[in-house]
Formats: sequence, C-alpha cells, structure tokens
Amino acid sequence: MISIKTCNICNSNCQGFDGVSCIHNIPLLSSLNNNELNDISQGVVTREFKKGEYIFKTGDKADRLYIVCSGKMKIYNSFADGREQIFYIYGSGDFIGAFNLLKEDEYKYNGEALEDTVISTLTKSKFDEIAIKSPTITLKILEKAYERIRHAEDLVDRLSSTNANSKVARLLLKLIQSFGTKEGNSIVLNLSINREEMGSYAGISRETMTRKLIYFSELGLIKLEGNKKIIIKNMDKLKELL
Amino acid sequence: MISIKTCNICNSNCQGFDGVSCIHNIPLLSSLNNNELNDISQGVVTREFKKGEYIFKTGDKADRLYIVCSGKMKIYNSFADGREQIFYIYGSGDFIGAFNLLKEDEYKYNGEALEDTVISTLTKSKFDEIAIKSPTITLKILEKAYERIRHAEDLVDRLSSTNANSKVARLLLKLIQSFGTKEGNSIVLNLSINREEMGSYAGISRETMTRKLIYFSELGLIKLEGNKKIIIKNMDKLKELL
DNA sequence: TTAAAAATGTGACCTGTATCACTGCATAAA
DNA sequence: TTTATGCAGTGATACAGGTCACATTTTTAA
Repeated sequence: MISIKTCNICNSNCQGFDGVSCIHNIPLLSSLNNNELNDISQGVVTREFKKGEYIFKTGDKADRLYIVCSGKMKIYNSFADGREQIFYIYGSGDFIGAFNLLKEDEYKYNGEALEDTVISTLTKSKFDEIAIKSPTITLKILEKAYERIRHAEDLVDRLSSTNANSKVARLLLKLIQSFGTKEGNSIVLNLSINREEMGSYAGISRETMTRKLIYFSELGLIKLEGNKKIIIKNMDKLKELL
Repeated sequence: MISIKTCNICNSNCQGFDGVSCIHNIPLLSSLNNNELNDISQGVVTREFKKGEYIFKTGDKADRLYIVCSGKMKIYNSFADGREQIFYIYGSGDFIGAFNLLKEDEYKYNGEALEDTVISTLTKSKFDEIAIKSPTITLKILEKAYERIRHAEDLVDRLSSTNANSKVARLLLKLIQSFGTKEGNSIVLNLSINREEMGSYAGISRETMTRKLIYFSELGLIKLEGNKKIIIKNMDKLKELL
C-alpha cells in the first residue's frame, strides 16, 4: 500500500507524508538553504512501509537515499539455508545510502520494516550533488559514518564472543544503548523484534536465545514481561558476563 | 627502538623517516597547500615499529593519527582467555584515527606491527583543525570511512557464516582482494600472518585453520607453499564454498 | 468471538569444532 | 654445528549449541 501525500506542515512542495517527514524536519538536511531544499525536494518520495514489507533488497541499485522518519527497520543478510544475520536496526532520523558520495553502488543487504514505518527517499544523484558542495552535510555524514563503523565493530564483538551467554549479554547492552528507556529505577527495553530476530542479531539460534533469556531471568538479571518487554534488573552483573 | 630522522627527500621540516614517509608523500594530505603542510608537520613523528611491537593499546587516548608508510599492522581485540579477534590488517597508505573529527575518543582495540613497519603519527587536534576546513580532505576521509564500513561488514559476513569451510573461503577471498598478486596465470598470496592469526581473522581456531587449508589443497582449490605462501588454483570453486 | 497463523517454550539428540596433548619441523640464537 | 624456541600438523575427546519435533501461548485475521 503506497500512500503519497503533500506535506501539511510546510507550504512548499516537500512531498512530506502526513507532516511527519517534511524535509524541513530531517536533521541531515537542516543546514540547507531554501534553494537547495527546493532543489532536493523535487526528488523526494515519502511513503509508509507496512511491517514485514521490503524497503530494498540485496543487489538493488543504490540510486536512492533512505531516511527513516518514524518506525523501525532492519538491515540483514539472508543465507541460503534460511538463516539471517541482522546488521543494523534503524529508527527515526537514521539514513541509509549516503556514505558512498558520488560512487555507484548497490545495496549489499536487505532492508525490511520491523513495524509500520514512514520513510523518505531522495534521488541520490541530486543529493550527492548538493551534499558534496556543503561542508556541513559532508561532516554530518562523516559523523554518522563513524557511528556506523562503531556499530559494525560492536556486532563483530558480539559474534566473536566465546559463548552464548556473552552474546546475549552484549546484545542486551546494545539494545539498551539504542532503544532503552528509564522507567523509575529500572531500565526497560520495548522490543520491536522477536526471539528469532534477537538471535539473528546476536549470532545464535532462536531456541538458544529463548533459553538464555529465561536463564538470565532466573539469575535475576532481567525480568521478562510478555514477549516484547524486558526489564533490566541488574546492569552490573549483566556487564560481568562480557 | 625509536628512530626519528629528518626527511632526506624534501628540504622542509617534515619529520620523515628515511624519506619513506615524508608527509608530502602521504595521499591523505596531498591536497594541502604548503602553509597547511608546514603547520601539520610540526606535530609529525615518524618511527619504525619492529614486528610484534604494539603501536597502540585498547584504552589509549586517541590523540594521535596514525598513517602506515610501509609494512603491515593488525588491529585486534584481546579476550580474557587469550584468544584474539583481528578486525583489520592495514598496509601502506592506510590511516587510523581520522574518522572521529573533533571528537575525543580512545582506541577500542590493539594495534600491533605484523612486520617491521614505518608509521607516521600526527597530532590529532592539529589535523582535525585543518581537515575540517578542507572539503577535499573531509571527502577523502569519508571515502575511507565507507571502505572501512564495508570492511567491517565483510568481517561480519565471515563470522556469521555457518561453517568453517565458508569462513576460510571468505577469508581467502578477502586476503586476495587486499593483498593478492598475479604471478603468471595464478593468484598468489604472500602472507604476513601465521595460522593462528588467519584463524583469528576468520573466527576459528588455529587447528581448524590448518585442517581446512590442507583440506582445500587436497580438493585442488589452493596450493600451500611453505607457511607464508598460498597459490590459488581454482577461484570459482572457492567462491562456491560461500 | 472464534479460527487460523505465528511466535515461543521445551525436551532429546546430534554434530562440528574447540580444546588438549603431543610430535615434527623450521628458523634463529649460541 | 648444536641448541633452543616458536610455529604447524595431527589424533583423541568433550561439549556447547544447533537442529528437530512437538506442545503451548500469543497474535492476527476473519
């Protein structure tokens, strides 16, 4: 289901969606002047992707830049045997495809909505052209590139851990860092991924993830509330498992 | 053993080492004008690190930028149990520590010379100051950041492979891509790492690496010549193992 | 509200690879 | 040359976690 609407916040031709993704609200582009914004907005398309819908697939030509306006998506690799390896989970403000300025490339992994997600896409050639002339944007992209390197290295840390306990502990800490919220004394994780996906983000099977989470909650490190909520009870002991 | 000499190529105060690392020869800095080069050269120290010598360690303050002039080094993480995970192998022209422009940080992993290696270091604050004003340098850094993301993602691909065969095949292809040379019809790998390090770059043990390499050579995919040379006999079949 | 589908939990089993312990080889030092 | 030291090869063994099969619970759709 594709839904393209004219933005109802600004009065320019920004191709926003329900106001959420008006390009004047995209942090990456906030330093541009009106001329540049107008120029870019010609190539902007904003739409909602339903949970489970592909945003792009491995091998797709990377000629569009994706900016997450709301919701969450995962970037992952599919194996022949059906397994998958999640690389990144992106939320509001994150963008994909801006690091290869002026370089042709294709997406190496799949992008898929984890929940109903609004995404703006812009023509990469147009974006590149403007970005390369704007030191502010270049620096912002570099800043994000650095974050992404760190993120990928974190994933390597997780995958190279000796045992499943350590992988799960590392995953939880990563998720806390990215999506954790404070509720009173404790830290709460409201997950948008299921056990299978947690496993594939940590490099273990669904079953092992289930067992380890139960084990952690028996140890009093966490408390499981339903399938989509984890309350962290003992951060220090969790860190000891690394 | 520290050896600092004045560059014998250029006549400026560039702090080069045996001429090899004269900062006028560093690709990253090639777009700077003479004023900027002179400015940066104040903070340049070039020295040789002997094989096995640490260049930096986990936790070291990242207040210097490292540029490899000649030789090879590895970036790796040490585990409590003595195992290590290699992240990157860098050679001539590669640099470390330039991605976090104007941001304080510390090195997350160890850097160690794989062979006798000449390295120039420059004061990061001075470099940042100049780099951030030079769009050409910023773009060069971004380009390298993109490579590094790809590199880290490659490593994830390797580590997330199902079985050891696939890990070894991926490692070989990676090494070919980075360091492979053509000799006649076949592609040759002159390694600067031992079996243990190959294992730690692929996410398997030394023994498994040994066994798999022998297995591959029995299959006729490769030919082992001593411990530091591998000749690729059948690239296509190697790729099939992914 | 009910039916169907998807996600999770759980026991039993199996297997690939880590680990250990040792031998042989090659390179460097004495 | 001989001796020492580190690296590589190899067989035996153990076990963590993958895989399978099915029960149970939760979510979604009808």
